[in-house]
Amino acid sequence: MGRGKIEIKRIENQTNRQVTYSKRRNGLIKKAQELTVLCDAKVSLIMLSSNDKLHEYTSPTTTTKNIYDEYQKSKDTDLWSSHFERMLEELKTQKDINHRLNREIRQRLGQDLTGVSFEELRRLELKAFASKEVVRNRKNHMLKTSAETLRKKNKHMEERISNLEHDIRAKYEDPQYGLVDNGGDHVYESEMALANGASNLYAFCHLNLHGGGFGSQDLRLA
Amino acid sequence: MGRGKIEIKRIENQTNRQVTYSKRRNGLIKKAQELTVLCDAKVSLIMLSSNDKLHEYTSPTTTTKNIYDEYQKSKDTDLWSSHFERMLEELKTQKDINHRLNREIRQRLGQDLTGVSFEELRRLELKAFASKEVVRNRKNHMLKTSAETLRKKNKHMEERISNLEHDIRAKYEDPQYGLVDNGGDHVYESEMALANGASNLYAFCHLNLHGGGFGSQDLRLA
DNA sequence: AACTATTTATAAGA
DNA sequence: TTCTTATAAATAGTT
Repeated sequence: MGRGKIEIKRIENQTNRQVTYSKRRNGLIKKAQELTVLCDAKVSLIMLSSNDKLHEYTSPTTTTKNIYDEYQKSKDTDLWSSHFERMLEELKTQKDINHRLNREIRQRLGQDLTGVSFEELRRLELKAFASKEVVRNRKNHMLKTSAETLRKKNKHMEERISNLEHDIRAKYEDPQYGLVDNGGDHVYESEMALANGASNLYAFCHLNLHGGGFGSQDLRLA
Repeated sequence: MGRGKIEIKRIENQTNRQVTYSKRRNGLIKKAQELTVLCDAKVSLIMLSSNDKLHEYTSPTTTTKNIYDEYQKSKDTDLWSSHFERMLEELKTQKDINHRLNREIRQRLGQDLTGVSFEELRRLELKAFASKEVVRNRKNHMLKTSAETLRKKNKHMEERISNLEHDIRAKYEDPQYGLVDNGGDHVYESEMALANGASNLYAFCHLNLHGGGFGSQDLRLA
């Protein structure tokens, strides 16, 4: 739909690509808007250009987070779990390669030693070692990083938990916060208190994220 | 772009709306694909029809999670924070309505009592009370739920932390796991161990989510 | 950024 | 749903 027909393949000219991106991005956003209005749909559209500029459209009836929640619900899978599973997949692939190389070496060493020159043998061995190294380094790095981060995080979380516990206890004990049911005549005051306490509850929101079992539903207004 | 021009407004006929949704949804996905290929872009498109059917397109070069990470990075805001802020907004709105109603009552009571029938007065009062109730209930429910969930979660997390600590300590102390640098000749064994220990590290992933400061980068393979 | 000749998307009808 | 087709809309190449 233009002066000429184009093939759908990467535009190699950088300037041209940028221009086309800009034009089509707007087209896409317009279409998304129209879909939203015409069909009463909810849409989340996020685009990253090849130079990592981000543009988005989210239908006004919803939020990005909302759509993200729906997405996870519909997929019945946590985006993070699939992330981790991909890491395991990658590791498994490396392991298989490693396996194959080891078997190759064993075979050569065992049954065809006469047919292999010393040099060739040495090369094979080096190759196998390098492969092992790659796997080992990856694995070690991952476990080390995990362990270190975990220790930091534990400390961090413990502090946060005790702060929050203290905070929540205060809220429970202070009738000003309206948690103790007093017949409900402190609407204004407690709301102000809530607004002032926002940063603490905000911290709670962070903690509550994907902590297993307790989903986002917990915090929705009933 | 069809037999006739249409106004961009909600299609009231349900069947028609569904048909249009289906057609335009496909159009949008096609355009998103073309943008991906032509411009080497990354795209995440999630659509929810008015009857909550979900359709999506994600460019093959990336994952939905990835794009949402980028989104959060670029917005320099946590999706959850905006969620919470929206809740505060809503509460504020309720508070304002409440305020206005209260003032209306005060005025009526004070300066125009004669012009108001008893019945009318009673209706106003009830209306104001109901409004107050709504705000109060929402707030109470929110705080109570928060507090309860937090307590449950604390317990949950403490257990998990101690499990993980134990786990990681074991990994550190057991040379089989390759964390202690022994020259790297236990590739197979330690990988098996990793695979078997997946569920624990998986749990770690969950804990590590948005817990403040330690992002997803931590776990990526180097 | 604009301008158009074309291609594409799609509204309505079958 | 799927197809057809007249027409509206998007956009590739150009200025």
